[in-house]
Amino acid sequence: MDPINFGKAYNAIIDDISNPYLDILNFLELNEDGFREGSVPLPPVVVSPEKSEDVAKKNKKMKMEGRIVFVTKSEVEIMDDGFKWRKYGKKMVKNSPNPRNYYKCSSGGCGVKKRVERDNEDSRYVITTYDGVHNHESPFVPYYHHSDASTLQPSSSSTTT
DNA sequence: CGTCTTTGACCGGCGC
DNA sequence: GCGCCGGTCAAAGACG
Repeated sequence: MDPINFGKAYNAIIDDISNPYLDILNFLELNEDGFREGSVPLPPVVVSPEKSEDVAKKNKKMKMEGRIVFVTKSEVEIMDDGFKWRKYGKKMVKNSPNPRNYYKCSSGGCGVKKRVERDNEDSRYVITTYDGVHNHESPFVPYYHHSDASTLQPSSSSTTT
């Protein structure tokens, strides 16, 4: 099966992620026509770097520097978002018949984590949670949000495995 | 041979 | 203190 390529839309959202005052939830919905971008008012999901310290003091479990939740309507949960992830765990959660997968960014020094699971009630949806902000660009950089990208090529075909 | 998955073990927090 | 629960580790294997 073909991995989904978030591509440009994802990078656009990454731009938003770097905004510490982001208060909306971005999502992509995959339908017959392709991806549809959207946003809804955000529940307490994204924590700014400053706020995260406060939160961390109150709740050590939430020491993330930013948390983004994607809800994607998709058959497969393997999504190529331009970063390289190494799976480090899988768990069955009590409330859901679906397993939860844990990934870590495989770039050294970048401890961004990612959690992927299916909606426990509507398994057509994949919930992807990103914890943290990358301290580096995408290793593949298939799309660019900087203007000097003209010299680069979207990596012939797909190096994205 | 290096890299990444798989999988059970392990661990810390929390409620009882 | 004990057991549940969610998150992580790490050894072994798969895979290129």
